[in-house]
Amino acid sequence: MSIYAGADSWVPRAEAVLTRAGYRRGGARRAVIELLDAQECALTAVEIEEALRSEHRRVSRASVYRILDELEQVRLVQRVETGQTMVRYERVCEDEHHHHLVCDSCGLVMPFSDKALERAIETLSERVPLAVSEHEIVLHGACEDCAA
Amino acid sequence: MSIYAGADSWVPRAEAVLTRAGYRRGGARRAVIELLDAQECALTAVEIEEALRSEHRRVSRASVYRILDELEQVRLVQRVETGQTMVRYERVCEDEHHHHLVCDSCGLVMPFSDKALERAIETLSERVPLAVSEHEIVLHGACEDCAA
DNA sequence: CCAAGAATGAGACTCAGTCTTATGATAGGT
DNA sequence: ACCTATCATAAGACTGAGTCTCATTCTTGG
Repeated sequence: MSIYAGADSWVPRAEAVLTRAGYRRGGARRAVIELLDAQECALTAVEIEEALRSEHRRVSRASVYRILDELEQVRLVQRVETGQTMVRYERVCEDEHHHHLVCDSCGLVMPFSDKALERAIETLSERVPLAVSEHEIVLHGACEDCAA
Repeated sequence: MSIYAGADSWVPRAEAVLTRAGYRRGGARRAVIELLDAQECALTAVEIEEALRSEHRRVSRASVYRILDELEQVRLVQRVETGQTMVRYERVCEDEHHHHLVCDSCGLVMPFSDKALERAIETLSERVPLAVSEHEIVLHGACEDCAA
């Protein structure tokens, strides 16, 4: 989370989107939103629960999952399937679309982005028997430490 | 499974690869291999267990998972993460690389392939801080029936 | 044919994710 | 500012995909 976070950062946008969608406010959702905003990359639901507990803002497991579902519905959060048993979640920023590299050896997850890849997917989406709404690419392999 | 299945089909190749890797033969693994060879697209472990039971070749759950892991180790099978709670598995054919479209409304899974996309990923794999071993792309959206 | 040890089955077990229900908080109407 | 309908949350029981253990069965090299 930027220390200069202003009206255009993710937290206020999230609040606005939720209000517009008819949600009321609540402490648990607020805590989850602020935590997600402070992350560099995707977290699992369990990691979120533990992180909040460790900063004395305990949120029940059911609430974590419900809140993540709600945020996903309104496209404030996206799921990341890393093939690591637990699904990961991260905030969606309109100006910062990225995908993920997963090290199958140590579990490290890193973001990446590539314009040629985006173009290929856009073109492809037109020619396929599916109204594509989401795409999410995960490349598996060995990170620099593990490959060495 | 082609009715003309010959020495170059997937089943014999699988047997050869497994033998070379030091595995013995066994009825359960044989049953799983033959079932996977007969599929058009990816199955879940539970679907595999049920399909085998319905054709009177009951294989225990532990064996299904162990066998799928073994087959994945030697690259005879690949996991497909569709974001549908259960992981899917399908045979890997050297000459038939494809990806998947998932309908988030009805759960339909369809294969597709695209050369421009493959090229983009190949190029990209060179420039990324990961020794890429696998890539698996899932596009989410609404299928023609559900979009209508 | 005979071990040595791999393959399998059966079922207990784990734990991420879901569901239920009682309680607490929010916001529009007064 | 208060009321109250109703949404948000906590707590914890519950579900089920996937794992683990271990006794038994099958393969295969010698």
